[in-house]
Formats: sequence, C-alpha cells, structure tokens
Amino acid sequence: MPETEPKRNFITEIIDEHNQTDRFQGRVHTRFPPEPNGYLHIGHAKSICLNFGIAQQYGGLCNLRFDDTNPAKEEQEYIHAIINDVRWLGYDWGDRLFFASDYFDQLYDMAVELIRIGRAYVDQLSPDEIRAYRGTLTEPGIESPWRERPVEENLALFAKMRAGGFQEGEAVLRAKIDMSSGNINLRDPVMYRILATPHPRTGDAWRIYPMYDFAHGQSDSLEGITHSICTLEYEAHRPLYDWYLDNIEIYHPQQIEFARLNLSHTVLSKRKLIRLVQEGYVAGWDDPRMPTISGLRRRGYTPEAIREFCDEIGLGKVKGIVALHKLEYHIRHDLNKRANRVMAVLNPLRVVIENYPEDMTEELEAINNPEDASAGARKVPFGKVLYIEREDFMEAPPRKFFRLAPGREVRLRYAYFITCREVIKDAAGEVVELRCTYDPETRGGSAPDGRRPKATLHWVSAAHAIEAEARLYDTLFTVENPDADRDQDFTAFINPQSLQVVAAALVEPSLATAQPGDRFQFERLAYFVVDADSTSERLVFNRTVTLRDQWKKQQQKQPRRRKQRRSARSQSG
RNA sequence: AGCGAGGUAGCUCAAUUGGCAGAGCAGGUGCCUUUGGAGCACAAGGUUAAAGGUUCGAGUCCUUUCCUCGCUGCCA
Repeated sequence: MPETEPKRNFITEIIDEHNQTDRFQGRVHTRFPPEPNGYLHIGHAKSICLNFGIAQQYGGLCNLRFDDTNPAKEEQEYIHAIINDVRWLGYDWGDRLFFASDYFDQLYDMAVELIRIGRAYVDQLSPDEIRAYRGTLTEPGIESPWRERPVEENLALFAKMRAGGFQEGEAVLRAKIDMSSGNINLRDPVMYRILATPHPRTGDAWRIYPMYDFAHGQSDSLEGITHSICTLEYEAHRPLYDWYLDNIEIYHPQQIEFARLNLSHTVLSKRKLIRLVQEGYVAGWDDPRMPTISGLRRRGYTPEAIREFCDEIGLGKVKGIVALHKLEYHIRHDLNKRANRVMAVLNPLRVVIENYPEDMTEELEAINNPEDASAGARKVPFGKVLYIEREDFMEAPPRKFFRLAPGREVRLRYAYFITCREVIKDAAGEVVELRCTYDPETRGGSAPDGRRPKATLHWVSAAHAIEAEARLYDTLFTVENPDADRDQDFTAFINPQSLQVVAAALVEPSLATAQPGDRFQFERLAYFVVDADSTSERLVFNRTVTLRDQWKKQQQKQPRRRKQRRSARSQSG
C-alpha cells in the first residue's frame, strides 16, 4: 500500500498518548468484529478501513473476529460473505481469524469466577419482571429477590442452566453492580441467557450463551487487542466493558467510540437491508442498488474507490449524513484512470452517410484511455450506416445545443466530420433516420483546414455493433434520508425508477470478449461493468455511475436563471 | 426528567492543545478540450449554537442557557 500522509484524527491522538505513557508498550492491535447476521455494507467498510488502516499506520495488527454470541440470528452463509468482502476490500488478517464462540469455555470460567467473588447471581425473574425491576431513565431500579442468594446456590444453579435444567426465559446470570445507576447498562446486566437454538459453530454443545457485553471485552482481552474501536451507541456500554475486565482482573484494552457512517439516499441498518431483500424490493444482497459491499462490487465499484472514500470522510463523533455524490466522486476518480473507453449507444438513431461507398468498411484507430498511455489503442469499424445517440440530435436545437442538427456539422469520435442533410420521419412524425454526408478529408477527426466542430459524438457501425443489455441504476430512494419520516415507513420512499433496463443497446465489437467484472467507460455516458449475468451470447452491463453531465445541469439551471433575472428586474423597476 | 455524547462553511473534517479559523467535496464563474467528460484557474462561502467570565489574546479554559443524538433487549 502506498505510503501517504499519516492520517490524524481523535483516535490516533489517543494512540499517540498511549504510546507516550507506554500503556501498551507501543503495541497497536485492533480488530474488526462483525456479527454474522447479514451482509457487510459501506458503513462496515468505514470500520474495516479504520481498524485495518490504524493497525497498518502504526505497524500493528488487526484481527477479524466474528461476534457470534446469538445463534438465533446468525448463519454460516453470512460468515463466508463477510470473509469474502473484507478480503476483496484489500485487507489481510493473516492467521488471526477468530470467533467469540472460540472463547465459550473461558467465558464460562470467568462467569464462575464472578459468582465465586460474589459479583454475579442467577436470577429467576421472568423477562417481564426483569424489565419492570430495571426502573426507567429517571427512576432507579429495584433489586431482584434472588440477588443475595449464596454463592454455592448460584454456582449450582448456573451449572444447571448450562446442563439444560431450565427452559429459555426461566433463568439468567446477572452481574451484581448497581440497580440505581444512572447508566442503565450497569443495573445488574444479564451475562448469560438460555437459548435452545443450535449454534452454527458449536452446534448443541451449549444451551447458555454470553451476552455481547460479557463476551466482547474479554474476547478483546484474550486476543491482546489494544484499541477496541466501535460505534457511538456503545459509549454507554464502556463502563460495563471496563467493569467486567476489572472485576475478572485480566488484561484491559481501551474501548474507543466513533460516529457510524450514514449515507444519503440509502439505508444502512441490517434490519432495513434485510427487509429490502426479503420483501423483494431488490434482487438480493448483491443487487447493484444495495449499499452492501457485494452490491457495490457488482455495481462496478473498486476497493480502491471505497477505501479512498472512507479515508476522505474522516472520523469524528458527530453524527451526520455523508452525501452520496462523495462516494460517486471517488469511483469516477478511480475509474477515470483505469477504465478503458469504448463506444456504445443506448438509444440508437440511424444515420446513413450518403456519400460513403455502399460496401466499404474502414478500421479507425481509437485511444483506449487518454489518461493512461499504456492502455494502447484499438480499431473501430466504420461504415455507411451508423447509429448515434438519439439525444445527440435535435431538429430545432436551443441556443446552447452544440450537437447534431439539420445542416450542422459535428465530429464522430475518431472518425469523420458529418453534416446532417435530411431528417426522415415515420408516419407518426418521429425521427427515424438522418441522412448525412461526410468529409473524407477529416478522417481520424481533424480537418486539414483546421475547422473544429463544437461537438464530438460517439457512434457505432450498424453492420458491426453488438446488441447488449444495459442496466441503468439510480438511487434506491428518492429522498436524502428515508429514515427521517416518523410517520412513513422507509419503503414509502423507494425510487420506482431505480432500475431501468435497456434491452437493446448497441456496443462496439471490441466488447465481444468482455468478461464479467471488466469495467469500461462508455464515452460521454457513464462507467459500466460487465455483470455476472453476462454470457457470450448476451452481454449485460451495469451502469456504475454516470459521467458528470454539464449539459443536463445547464438545462436544469436555465429556467431558474431566467426567472431570477426577471424577478431581479421587476424588483429594481 | 436521569446518565452519556455532541454542536466549527451546504456536507465531511482540520486548526501544532490558549496565538492570523483552514482543506476536500458540493455549489458559482471562467479557461481549455477529438468525451459538453477529465483537467486547470479564480472567486465565494463563518458572529466557531448563544450569553457571560478568565486572559494581552478563547473555536480551545470556566459558568449558564439552547439545540441534536444515544440509552429503560434474556440483540449486537
């Protein structure tokens, strides 16, 4: 990885201070700890880049650890997907792939130890009673009647819980802390609950499972983690994290919290993403409209662009929504350097070059990537009948429309200048064909007399073009923050136009050998990636992101401007 | 209301720990161009939530107020 400016943020500040005071003997060891209950999304990418990035920056290590303490929600499928996604993002955990379930025996021993020293007890209140006894945000809780039972009895009961002597909900192990604490996490939190569900890894070996709080800090401790970085909602859990480690008296890492990522025009909670999949709003976890890593990958995003994005949005404790166009900026920036240019016409309009010989074909040279000389050049066939983009012609062009119009000359990229001589319409009055002439002197795209058309159009040869499917994606939601409305479900804001399929786009023949995952820029249109659905008979392209379109922006701007000018005039008059 | 966290440009973050409030992106204007893309240049954008205090000097320290977010799972 290229050495860049060391990133400074509030976390590196804390680490620097630890290094100065020698708290961890200069070690930096982080971890990325997903629960395998869904696919990773761009928000996780921020955490992954942070944890692995900090470790890299300080010459330390980062573990991958699955927080698999709740078998009711977790699946093997997700474990594979997560491993695949982290690797694809470009990070390596060496031989340090761990599972919280690896520590079930040790965690059990720690719980027994807390019972022995009188800091944990088996509670037989029902779940409802526990809730009622917990108190509220403003009122203290009430101690359970089981809170003071003798150590020996607790030991026996906890063993009975483990052995299956209780049903789910009949008993839990609780830490004896403080039922009147202002921090509700400290009001005798549950350490172990009974779950009859088999575990994806430990099968039927256990009937009791540790809660997140009882598993996480100790897992960090056992792995020698120095900085346990998590999101802001765990802030109130830190005193509990510390309490367990201090009372069990084991090595004590530092928990640090940062603000999770929110991205505009999408949702980033597993609960909502799982609904999008299950209720059929998208085709699956890797639907190119999903903000999942697998969705972004299929959409054509590169790991580099995602990493750059995570790097740029920075790190803080302020919750905010990052605009989607920031992500788009980074993928354009990356693809601009690496994607070969090709010509493809999404909405074809037939053009016949009247003065071009009937059965002549020429092979014209086209640059693959003006940003990268090593990408070389290719040959593009040219003939009498071509297709151009329908939007590139207007019969009655407005003032700033520089593309093709009756009587006007434009350049066909890498080919010739053509002039529109006649417009052919069908019975309904729709333009179906343009009769043009070409200037043989302008082969390759420049004129000996130095004249320069204002527009250059992309095109394909009718005789050589390949038909392909193009899937045009837009944002999944029409509003910036689909979560913001308290009265309406986020699904009310789904964009009905988020996928538009162009069944018969025409692409240049060089694309015949394109393979799934190959990325291209369709000149003047957008970046596209070959989808996994693609076959040699039928190419399928996903639009990753459009190019910035100044013409479109202009068009949207014009009316507003005129109105402003008019109102300015009326105000001054 | 209790506990905790936060409030600096439209957005995301800086500000060498008390010393001229800056950057990227977005938006604006212009230049250039065989992608109306890319690129380049320039300008604009701020009462640092508010008030008071300490100080030669406050985004930074103190006090008060306001606003936002999280927390009452046997989820993570």
